[in-house]
Amino acid sequence: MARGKIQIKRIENPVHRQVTFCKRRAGLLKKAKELSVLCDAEIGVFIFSSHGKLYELATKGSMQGLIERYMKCSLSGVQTQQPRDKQIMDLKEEINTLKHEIDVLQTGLRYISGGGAGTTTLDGLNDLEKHLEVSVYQIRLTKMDIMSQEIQSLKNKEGIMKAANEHLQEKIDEQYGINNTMTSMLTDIDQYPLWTHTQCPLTIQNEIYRF
Amino acid sequence: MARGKIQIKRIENPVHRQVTFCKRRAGLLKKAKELSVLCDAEIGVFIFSSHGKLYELATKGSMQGLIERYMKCSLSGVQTQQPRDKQIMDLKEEINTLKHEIDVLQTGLRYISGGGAGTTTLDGLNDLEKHLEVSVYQIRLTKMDIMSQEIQSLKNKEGIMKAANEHLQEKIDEQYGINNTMTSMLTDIDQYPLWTHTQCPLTIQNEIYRF
DNA sequence: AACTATTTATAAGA
DNA sequence: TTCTTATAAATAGTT
Repeated sequence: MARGKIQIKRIENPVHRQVTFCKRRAGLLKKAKELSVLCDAEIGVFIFSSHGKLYELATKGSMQGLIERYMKCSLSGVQTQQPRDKQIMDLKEEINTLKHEIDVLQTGLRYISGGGAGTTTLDGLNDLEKHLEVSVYQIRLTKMDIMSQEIQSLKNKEGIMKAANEHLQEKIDEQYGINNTMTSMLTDIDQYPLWTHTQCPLTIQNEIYRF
Repeated sequence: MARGKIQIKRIENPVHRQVTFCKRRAGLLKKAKELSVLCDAEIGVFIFSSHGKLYELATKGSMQGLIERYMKCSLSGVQTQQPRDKQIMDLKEEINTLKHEIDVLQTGLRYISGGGAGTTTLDGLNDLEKHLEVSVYQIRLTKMDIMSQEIQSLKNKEGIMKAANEHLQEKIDEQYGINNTMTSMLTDIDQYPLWTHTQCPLTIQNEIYRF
């Protein structure tokens, strides 16, 4: 986050990794403490370095107590005492759904990253093709959305701009009327395509004309 | 940390406290994930809100595994679990693992597809669209490839089949010549559209003619 | 939920 | 390591 953006992936240089580990570990624990104090939350953090060393933090009491509380909480789920079997079935179903999702993602990733070297069955390719077509369709919808928003915004700006230009034209006319000179210049402001603020040859100080 | 510095002490306004809790909780978990990836560390975080709700994160595997590791590391006592609860815990762990895997895959897919950035800008969407279109195009090429290979293969089979049929015809003719009977039958094998092996009225025992 | 003006965290360099 | 500093990221207050 400084002197250059970094990708969030394993740092290969061991020295660099160690330095970053120290810094970010300190940062993480600091943030955890702050959150605990600010929001009256009970927080446990443990960090095993890649070399196996343990760093821990437990706000409000001991890590033991926190772990016990964690056990109770994560077992009871959403307080609704479902029959255990139902709960287990549900969890297994969720696992299957997730596995299927992983399958799709893996296939897509393999295909795209391999430049097409992944799946080799016609059915697989058909599935993938459909999947990607849907993605493209969704992307186009989103693009349309963004573009129509932009068009609306530009239309609004155009309206404001026109009003501003007319107002300026009036001022100029007035000024020239007083000075009674150079009346032949800039008689028609509409000869200019539609000035943007920065392109406008007359600098506008008033914030009203800012966009 | 923005629009004004704050003191690190309990936020008394409950609404404000809740908002800050949400924001900082998300920030803390993000930082934990980043540290884990960057420095190859195994991290567990659990947060109990002031109202008792649990939020947790376990990088690389399950919270259960992390807690066990923690227990070993800190040389403390061990908890006891009922078998049913253990099973549910295990399933939840598996779900966490799978979710983590999905996270990784999605990140990878996003990285490869979009070149890294998010998908909320028009440029980003255009890039993504192009990328996916290229992928669809490649998929279609591959499909064409597979199909034309199949066609070629079928044509080859057709050729071999024809030769086989002709050879058989010769044998039959020869046989009929010796027997000197039924010479009027099957004089022209080409009157049959093109027999496949299984459709051929003459059963071929020799493996040479199998495809 | 979004949006910014700021603060904070931190990557790279010394 | 620790310090510095330019820059990225987080986020407090606001809309």
